[in-house]
Amino acid sequence: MLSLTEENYLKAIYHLSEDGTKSVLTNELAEAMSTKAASVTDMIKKLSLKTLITYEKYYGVNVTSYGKTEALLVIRKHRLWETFLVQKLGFTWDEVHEVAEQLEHIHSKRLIDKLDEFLNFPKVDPHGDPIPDGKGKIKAPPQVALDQLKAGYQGTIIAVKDSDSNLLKYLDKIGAKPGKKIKVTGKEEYDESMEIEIEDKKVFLSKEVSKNILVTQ
Amino acid sequence: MLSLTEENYLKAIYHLSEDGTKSVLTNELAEAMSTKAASVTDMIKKLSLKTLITYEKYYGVNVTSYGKTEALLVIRKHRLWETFLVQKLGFTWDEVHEVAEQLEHIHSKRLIDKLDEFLNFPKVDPHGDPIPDGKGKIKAPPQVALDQLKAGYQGTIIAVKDSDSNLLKYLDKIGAKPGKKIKVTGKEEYDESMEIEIEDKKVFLSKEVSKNILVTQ
DNA sequence: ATTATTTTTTAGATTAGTCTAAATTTTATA
DNA sequence: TATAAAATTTAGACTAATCTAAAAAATAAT
Repeated sequence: MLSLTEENYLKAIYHLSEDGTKSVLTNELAEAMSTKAASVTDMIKKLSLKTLITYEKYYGVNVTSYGKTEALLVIRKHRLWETFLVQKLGFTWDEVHEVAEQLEHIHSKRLIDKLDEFLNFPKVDPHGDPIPDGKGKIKAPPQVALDQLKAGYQGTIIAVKDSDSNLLKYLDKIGAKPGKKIKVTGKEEYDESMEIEIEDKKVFLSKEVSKNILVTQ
Repeated sequence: MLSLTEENYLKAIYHLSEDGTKSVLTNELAEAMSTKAASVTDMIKKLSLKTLITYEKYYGVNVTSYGKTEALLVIRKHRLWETFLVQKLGFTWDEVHEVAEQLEHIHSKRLIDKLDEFLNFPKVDPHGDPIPDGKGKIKAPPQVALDQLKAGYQGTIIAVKDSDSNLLKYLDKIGAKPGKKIKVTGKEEYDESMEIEIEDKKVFLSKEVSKNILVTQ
């Protein structure tokens, strides 16, 4: 069984590797985990030994398919708990992250299965992110970050990348929730800011914000 | 903030001291925590320094009123989570203990307040034990262990002491749940076993079992 | 009231996870 | 392509929680 710390490292590696599609460098991981490179090197060795990742000295880390499954099972728990907190306990979507970070480490398959059932087998969490199944499999709908698109694009918000509370509060204010229709009405080449239309309201978005909004392709 | 281990020791001390009314010896605590006396001595020093307990070398440990409050706040979380698992997720009362042992260490006042509200501010958990309030205060109804009583006694089951899964399954089978009326119809002096009546059924109980059933006085 | 037994504490070691500082390797630059 | 800069790893040390073995104190027994 993985320790709490191992689970957190593995999850971070999975996310930084963009769902296991690219390798992750020591310093990136140190940054993400708010720790030092030396500590990361140590943990990388441990996770390697457990065959959750592969590791070539000085060249970074890749998740194995076993590691991917384990990471997705933690992510499944995280997203189910977030859904519970919002739907059943009345949390707002910007409040749930920290608590879910703790709850995701509770070890009990039965608990998670029961929770899934209690929530009526939700497909996505409150941020629109897909919830992996009990075997650590995920079906991701085709999606792009909003900042990749040009003026004229129309589509629907699928999810929000960052879980920063201030970003989420801001998105709440402008009405940018998963499921909402969106149109790019203008884009400034210089700073890549854009003007969008959402529920007939015009809003300006910096690239900082638009890169965190995932939309249909 | 207390570590998970500190919380577990404190809770064990609180229970062994019978809610803070008597002192606890090193070996008792080692037994309860499934650890060695030497480890207990170390932890006792830590908890002493944090003024959660007082400690006189070779003579045992007493909880301070601060320690009592902290212990009761952990117990509050444990009992609220047990209630959630049974009432909302459909666990049986013999399945909840281990999972609640993990959930009780989640740190979030907001979470516990919301959970309390979601469960409609329950007064007792599925075993009949009272749930402390958000300030770590508890109102215990007057109660005795069943083995203390003699033939002729009549009353109501309030709670069950042990959380052992086999005991709970057995009690389930004979219908001994909190709230049920009970009558002692006979008692054997030699081994202190007794015959009781519960829902018009006669059942034999060894002292082993009867000492774990708490009833009205 | 000594001696034996039990309980508790101390001393020293171990593991997981972290750190700083130094050494090594890779990458960038002149 | 030699050298400077940046990234990474190694070495050694620290803390929390644990352990075993030995020492010390309290209790029980002769």
